[in-house]
Amino acid sequence: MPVARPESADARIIAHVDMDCFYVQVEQRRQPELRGLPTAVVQYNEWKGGALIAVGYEARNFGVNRHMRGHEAKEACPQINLVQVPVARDKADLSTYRNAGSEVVSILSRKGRCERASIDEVYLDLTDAAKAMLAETPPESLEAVDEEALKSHILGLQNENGSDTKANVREWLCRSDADHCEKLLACGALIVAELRMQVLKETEFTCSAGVAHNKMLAKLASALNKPAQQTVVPFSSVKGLLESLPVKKMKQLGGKLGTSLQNELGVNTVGDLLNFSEDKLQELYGVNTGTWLWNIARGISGEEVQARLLPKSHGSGKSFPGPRALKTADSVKHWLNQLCEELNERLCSDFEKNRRIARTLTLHASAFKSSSSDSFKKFPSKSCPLRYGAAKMQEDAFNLFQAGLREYLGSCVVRTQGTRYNGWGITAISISASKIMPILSGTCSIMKYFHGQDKYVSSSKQDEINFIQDAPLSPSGSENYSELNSTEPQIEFSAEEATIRDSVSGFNQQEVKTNTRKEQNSSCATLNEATDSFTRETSPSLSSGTANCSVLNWSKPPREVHWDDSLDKSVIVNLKQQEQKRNASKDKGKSSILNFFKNRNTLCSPCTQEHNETIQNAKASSSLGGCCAELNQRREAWDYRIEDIDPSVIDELPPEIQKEIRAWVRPNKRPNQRILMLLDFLVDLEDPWSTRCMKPKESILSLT
DNA sequence: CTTGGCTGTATAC
DNA sequence: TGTATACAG
Repeated sequence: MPVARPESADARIIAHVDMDCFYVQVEQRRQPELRGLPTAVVQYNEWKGGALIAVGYEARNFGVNRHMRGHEAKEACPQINLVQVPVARDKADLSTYRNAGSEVVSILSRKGRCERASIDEVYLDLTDAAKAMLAETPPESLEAVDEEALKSHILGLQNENGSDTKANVREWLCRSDADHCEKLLACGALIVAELRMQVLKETEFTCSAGVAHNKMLAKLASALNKPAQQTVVPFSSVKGLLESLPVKKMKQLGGKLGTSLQNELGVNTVGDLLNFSEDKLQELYGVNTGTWLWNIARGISGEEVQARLLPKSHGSGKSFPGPRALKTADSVKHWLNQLCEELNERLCSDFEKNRRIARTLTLHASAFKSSSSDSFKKFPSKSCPLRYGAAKMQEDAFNLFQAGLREYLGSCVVRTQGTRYNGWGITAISISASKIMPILSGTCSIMKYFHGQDKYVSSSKQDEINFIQDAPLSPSGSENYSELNSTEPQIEFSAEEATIRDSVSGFNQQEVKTNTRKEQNSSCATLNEATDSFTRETSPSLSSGTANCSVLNWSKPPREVHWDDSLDKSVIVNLKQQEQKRNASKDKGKSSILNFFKNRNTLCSPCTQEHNETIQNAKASSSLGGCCAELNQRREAWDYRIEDIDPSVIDELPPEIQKEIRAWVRPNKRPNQRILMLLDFLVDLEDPWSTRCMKPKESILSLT
């Protein structure tokens, strides 16, 4: 439900940029011969020519719209070009479009805070940029105004259809007697025009934009003049814009709330809402929603543009409508395997490009059961800690499914095994990865600090952006932002072979231990799973089937990982030599800090030799897959015993780092979750059975 | 049985 | 925290 927020006192300049029929443009860029021709993108679907998910403007002129099927579109426009969405693993694969969206974001984020609102939309907060422009090169001082800016639509500006529209727009943009707010809007319009031109030049995509004083109005405006145009909303025209606007057109009112306004209150336009007092609306819809409605009727919305260039979750799903419903555990497993492969791939890519890891895996499904009674029941969502590696994710996902199915079927006596009809069907499954967080941004700062004090910049606020800048890992990748804000310094990691060797050997020790424990107690795979991952419960596992082992309790006990467990001794690696080498080269000033870091490895187990095999593998796989090398470089980042930190040392660190370390050291507080997750992630990564980041032929198995 | 398919965000309890 | 639901493109 919408939440009311007070509008900030200062006028802001907000833009909403919306790509024009984005999927179609992506396909037209890939197949330039389609440019200018009526085109639509259809989802892989044999039935009636597939469902249209994007329609180009040439096709719209023939009356083709997004709710048609391929056949209908052909009827309305026989010469239409229908392009199929890419398919991978027998399901639609939108990565082409996601990556294209990232290209656009990387451009649009250059001039101010940028929020990626969907695959093809962003919000920009251009307040600072507009103020700067007004101070330095105000529009009124320009002798030539950009053509793209002159094509702006200024809401409420007279003579829009007159013969000399551009002259009017130029005058509005450059008025010296305009009030401050409107001058800032004019600057915003110039900036957005420039950004849109850059998008076109660098990506070949056109987009439309709205420029206003808040997100709500900017979003409304961007849709008013499409394609490839922009619309400005001065304060003075807000009332006129809203009063005749159908409520359903407002974001958040396209669903039940909007319907309720129409049906219960007879409110058809946003202007109609003005007839209701705030109290009345609160009484009808609750305090939050009531206030929100009262505000939006007046064009008020204090919602901030969030600095977020990357998605908060990744998901992969598929539906199985009607007769295609999945009716056996085997078929469910098959599709879960496909979905997990895709998800794992995307998570790996997210890690490589953005240095983020996801913590939670969630399974959603829709089901029906023929055995009557409570067939209305919904299939419950289930989640568990996420383990990287397709094989592990597949195992976890299937266990989640079985747990959900058991609950869904309840007391119904139906079989869940075998290949015969079981009395139930699955009509949709999806898995998603959430709680995605950057790995140790604070430690990033620390590394920055030690890798070059002169380059250190104090900037722990914008985690994500710094993070991206910290790690220009795949320069050619389209979904990273390392090129952003390139004025910021970047770290130089010196990839030391020895680091890779030693850290890998540390992992191998853990592995050996794990295997031993497994052999010792093979009667209960679940418990083994749970214990061999550092005394905490990890993977959901119902496969062993016994009552004791099938409990899905992983969410309950917080991870019982302690820094003095065998964990850090066996997993955390010995970097003494490298560290000393590094320290020797950097040991100028900073004595006490460096002493601390120099001495911190004394408890680590020595590097033994039996792991050469793994070393080879890791080298091979890191050169092939890329991820492992990354992590090995980074591993030194968490190679500390937190409780060994001498408090006096902390004072010497920059404030941001102090903050982070104090959080770790705080008594009675578990180590930073991100550290635990990173450990987790790294250990999973070293599992030779994992298919993660390795194509089959390159897998460790084939290398040994 | 389903109600367009897939992906993503936000909010409430 | 995990789960359910609504909404959007």
